[in-house]
Amino acid sequence: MADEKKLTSRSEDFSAWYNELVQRAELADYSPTRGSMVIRPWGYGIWELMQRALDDMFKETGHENAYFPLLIPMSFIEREKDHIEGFAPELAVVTQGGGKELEEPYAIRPTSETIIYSMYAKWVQSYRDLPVLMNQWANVMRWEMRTRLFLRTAEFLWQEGHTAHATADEAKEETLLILGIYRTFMEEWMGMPPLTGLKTESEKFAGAVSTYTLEALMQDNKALQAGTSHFLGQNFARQFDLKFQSEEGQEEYAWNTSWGVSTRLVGGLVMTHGDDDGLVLPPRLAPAQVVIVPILRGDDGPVLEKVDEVAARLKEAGVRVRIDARENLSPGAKYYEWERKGVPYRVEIGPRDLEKGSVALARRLTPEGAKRKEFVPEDQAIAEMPGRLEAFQRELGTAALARRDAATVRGVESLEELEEALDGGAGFVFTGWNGDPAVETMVQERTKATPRLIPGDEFRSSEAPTKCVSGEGSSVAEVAWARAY
RNA sequence: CGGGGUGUGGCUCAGUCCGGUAGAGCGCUGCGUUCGGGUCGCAGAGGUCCCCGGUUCGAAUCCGGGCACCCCGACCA
Repeated sequence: MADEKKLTSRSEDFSAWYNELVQRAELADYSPTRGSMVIRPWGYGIWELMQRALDDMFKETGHENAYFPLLIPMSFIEREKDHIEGFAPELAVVTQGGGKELEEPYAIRPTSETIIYSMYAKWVQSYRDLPVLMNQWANVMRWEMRTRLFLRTAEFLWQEGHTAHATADEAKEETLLILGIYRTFMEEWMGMPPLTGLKTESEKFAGAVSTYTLEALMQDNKALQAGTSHFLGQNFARQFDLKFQSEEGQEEYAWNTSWGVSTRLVGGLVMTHGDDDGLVLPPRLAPAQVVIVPILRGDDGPVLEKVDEVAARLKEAGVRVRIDARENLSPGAKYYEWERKGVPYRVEIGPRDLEKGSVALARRLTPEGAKRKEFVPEDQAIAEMPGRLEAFQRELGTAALARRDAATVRGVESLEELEEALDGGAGFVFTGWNGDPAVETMVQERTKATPRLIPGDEFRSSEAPTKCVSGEGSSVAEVAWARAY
């Protein structure tokens, strides 16, 4: 049997590596409920840090949290035609309550546009009531045929923002504001730089006028849709009678947006930074940024005292610290465990350090050519820790960006070339597109790649493509293709 | 829903072909030892062998039926 202590390597089997890592880093586990997972404290701790960062950004831009029901009357879901068409196959429906058949079945929310805009309709009368800027943190359910921990489960956690505006322009602006917030979060907190842009018609949200997406590249060069922000136009407002009286006294339908990111981001984090030893956490999202391992022998009192003192001083410096003083494990066993869990820095304190007034520092990722451990005077280690964590954070983001750019191929002009690039290990491949959905199908059938997005200004190629990748017709939009999760 | 595979201590699995007292490693508990990269020793706990039926003196093993899960494909935050 293979060495059970080691993970399957990424190069050997990326998918097995991911599954093993998620379980062995104690992020999540399979549950008795088919398709649903248990998020364990270490994984939930990461999610909580994500929530906090995002929630702060939403609040700073004027959004408030609220909570709407888990169960949505079926008739609501059915009201918007594209919406029900898109979601029907993945609905879970409650037909009984209190032992009796219900008069009207309820859908377990796959998303909450319908129930939320029906309530907005009640609350909004005048342009003075707009905009409405709400967000909810909630669980949703989409019945999936095949599930993977964090990446696709039947039930998942997310936030869904829902806004209503007096004008189309204002709603569009909101959609882009959120896109920017998501991007900042992914870059600066997760160190996972996404491409941003528009979804094609066939890939957009069921019921939206347009969908902006953030697509990140994983280490296996597959793309992950990491977040979406939708301009809903008046589609839902019309169906739910969300009207207001304008400044001019006209009755008008409001303009909506909705946007969300989910616990899928945790999976993205794993696949962006993890290595063959386990998880690697960007410090800003690490439930513990530093773990302190005491080296015990004989008279442990002074060592443990020093450990407590160093922990207190690090906390004071704003560092999240955990002490691992378990007696039944050797220090080495603890090192492996915390490395598997992705803690950015480890501090070791033993009798020798007490004598010298130093501590041993080990970084989760050792720079090329550097020693695995450095012995640093205690005061210096504490003083430097916040800066070291920041540097680690930046390094992860820079490396991820470099990987993405190295895996990006532009200017591809034919199907052959596209297929060749993808098979040659490319991530995102940019081509021209004539706007015909048939080309999307053709490309997917041939290469397994889908159009991830029509790149926004910043990600467009410097020279706009002229030909469609299909060889038929001229290009009306550039598309970034990738095989995706 | 098609194609393939697997169900045996908590986990990973051997045993099944060829029926005869249910095993190993890891983990767990206790005691001791060790502790600067997965300590070591001794003692111990832990099993409806997926379920139902059949064959047999006797079934984890053979036969019939069912269920569950995993992998690969068609749908997807």
